[in-house]
Amino acid sequence: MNEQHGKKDRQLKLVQEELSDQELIRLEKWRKLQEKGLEVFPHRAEVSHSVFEVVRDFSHLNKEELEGKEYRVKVPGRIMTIRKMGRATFFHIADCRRRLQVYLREDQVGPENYDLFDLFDIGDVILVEGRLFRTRTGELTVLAEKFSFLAKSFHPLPEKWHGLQDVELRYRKRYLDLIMNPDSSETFMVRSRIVSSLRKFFDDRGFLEVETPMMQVIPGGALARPFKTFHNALGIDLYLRIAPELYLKRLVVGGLEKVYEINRNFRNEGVDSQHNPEFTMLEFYQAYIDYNQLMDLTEELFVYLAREIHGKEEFPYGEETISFRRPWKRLKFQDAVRQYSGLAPARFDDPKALIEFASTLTADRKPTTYAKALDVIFDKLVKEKIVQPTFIINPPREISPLAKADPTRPEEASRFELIIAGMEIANAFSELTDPFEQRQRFEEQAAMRQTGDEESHLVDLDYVEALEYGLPPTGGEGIGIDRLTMILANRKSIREVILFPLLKPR
RNA sequence: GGCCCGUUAGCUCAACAGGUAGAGCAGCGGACUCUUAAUCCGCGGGUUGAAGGUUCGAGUCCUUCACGGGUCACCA
Repeated sequence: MNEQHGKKDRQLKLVQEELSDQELIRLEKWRKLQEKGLEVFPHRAEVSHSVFEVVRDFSHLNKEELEGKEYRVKVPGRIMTIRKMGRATFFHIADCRRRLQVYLREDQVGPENYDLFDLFDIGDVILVEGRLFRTRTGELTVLAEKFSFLAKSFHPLPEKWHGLQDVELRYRKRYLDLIMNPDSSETFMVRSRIVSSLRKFFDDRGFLEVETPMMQVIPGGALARPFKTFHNALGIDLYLRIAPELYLKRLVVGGLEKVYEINRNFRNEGVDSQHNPEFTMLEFYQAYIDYNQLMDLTEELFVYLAREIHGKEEFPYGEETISFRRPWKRLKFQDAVRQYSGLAPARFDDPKALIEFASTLTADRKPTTYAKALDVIFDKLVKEKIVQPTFIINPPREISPLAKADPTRPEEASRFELIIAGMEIANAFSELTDPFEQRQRFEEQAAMRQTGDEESHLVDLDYVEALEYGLPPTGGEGIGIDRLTMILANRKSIREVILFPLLKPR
């Protein structure tokens, strides 16, 4: 950089073309700071505590204890409020978790420095150095001796009392949401703790964390429409993965008996309060176990998470109280549909009547088979009625092309879906390991695709070949991290648990 | 993609039946050395999401569009 060309000649131009009076005033303040030669955007800061750490480490000390021993701090934070009273000023600085009051007195810092504070605005990031005391009302406060810029804010912050309410702005400018709304920051801290707890849970049990392709030649492992892209050098179409499943099972073939992956999946489908085109999935596979053991492991995992996040197994979700207390309800898929669909038994048992009924529930997904009809009814009528964690077991084999069939009822899959608060949170099964049967299932799916079913699985012979080398009995499960976070952080929209949810560009 | 709702000052919100666009916070000026949604006095701030239309007159009614929320469809 050319220093000669630097500060003074720099254009005072913000991204927004039209500036409000407040923004013009802030630019003017910045110009004055330049004239005074003050560093507004320093390279580093000598910090002793964060705001959170000050509050955490000193809140237990009373007035006398604080004044008896001199506790000095150098703490960074964003100015959130200013209360000026002539020759003294109170203001709060904040990090993403806590606020800390600062007391600035002219007789402490000198008239010149005190007047300098007029060039500081709400929103500026500053460093305050001073000693801790308690005010008359008992609030832990820094008596400032020095203060300096860490960054100037050229735009006014949203209103201090109501925060940032505009939902669209909260998603588009998430940083403002995080600055203004502690609940939102808290949600993302919960999310982070969930992910690290998941890693700890699986690491402690000897699982290996792996990464498998996000760009795939044949998008498999789930029934969904993929995003398509193109590799220039190779001249081939590639697809963003809809699931990592088939690669993870290849690893189990390779002898990695316990593997998991936490990463993004991409599905080219609609966007709503439970769906974002990119979402985070945990998938894990363990050799030698079946889906019954997976249910036990799942209960164990979720109880662990609830304890990590809430300290107990019950917690609120909207109007409901969710309980992870074991054992969880296990309900056969067919029985769930029978119970909750409100359908008379005679019609339920008559495939034609059932298909007809299911057809009335959906516009462009007309079921053609008994199994698909059950699936539609489950999605439309049943799922939303299940609030407490419930394993819906043994759905039709036909809609489970990668799962083993039940040994005694071949029309059913050795599979479960976990429903909580009306949402599908996990999906798991005893993996289909027989290469001949897998190939046949793929071909059945291909036949369905021929008849126009876009949701059918593509044939992946490379995967079948892997099975031909021998996949031991394996249980595999996928858990939707975004939805799990919704449940544990008490959020009703998936956009509230994804930092930057997909929005149309403005 | 369909339907319903929303979009007004930097932010949070008002504006009756179509009749001069307001308030609080924030900002600016002033008073104030324990305030905390500080207080008190004064001041500035708007192409009412965009474009058309109806009307003497549109934030308000109509049409189209954009973005968002809800819901249905698809999906997890």
